[in-house]
Amino acid sequence: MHRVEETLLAGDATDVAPDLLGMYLALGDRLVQIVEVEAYTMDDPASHSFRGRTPRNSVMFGPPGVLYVYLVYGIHHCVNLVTGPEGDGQAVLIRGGIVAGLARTAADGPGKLARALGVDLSWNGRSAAVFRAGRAPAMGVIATPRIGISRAVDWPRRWVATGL
DNA sequence: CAACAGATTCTCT
DNA sequence: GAGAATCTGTTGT
Repeated sequence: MHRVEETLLAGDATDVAPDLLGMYLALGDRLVQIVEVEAYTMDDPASHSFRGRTPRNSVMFGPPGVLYVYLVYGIHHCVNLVTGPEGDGQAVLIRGGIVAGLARTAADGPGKLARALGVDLSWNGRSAAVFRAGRAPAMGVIATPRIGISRAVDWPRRWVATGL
């Protein structure tokens, strides 16, 4: 298992997102294998960066490899990984994963994943550590329709890993 | 300053 | 399948 270079995260979110599947994210003392992701870019009406830079989404316009954490519905936190060239407003939402030592259902949604990892708003802007282990032979990748949003729902920007 | 929609999840039905 | 919990950024008065 070795750390992923930051240059790898500087690619477009739509390219980086599926590549992140099967990789590991080290947050604090927890390790999570990424199973479900979704890419968000400035041209996406469902993206926080769509209407330009605001105090909340400013991290999305910073350098790649940084965490963008926000609160949705006043209750749940969502964890994103900033990607793309600095200033491009791109990020990959980590929608689901497998947390070492926890049940597989503990992080099977964006909000649940943040909770399982103990991530809250104070993590916004911190740089993330992404690791890659040997490729899982049985892993497959499928693209699926987006859910939980109301705009541009059909855009093929959500990916799920199978066989993990 | 007030109103409102929202990258969700859980609890019923 | 529908509704509540709960708060922030954005937009309109």
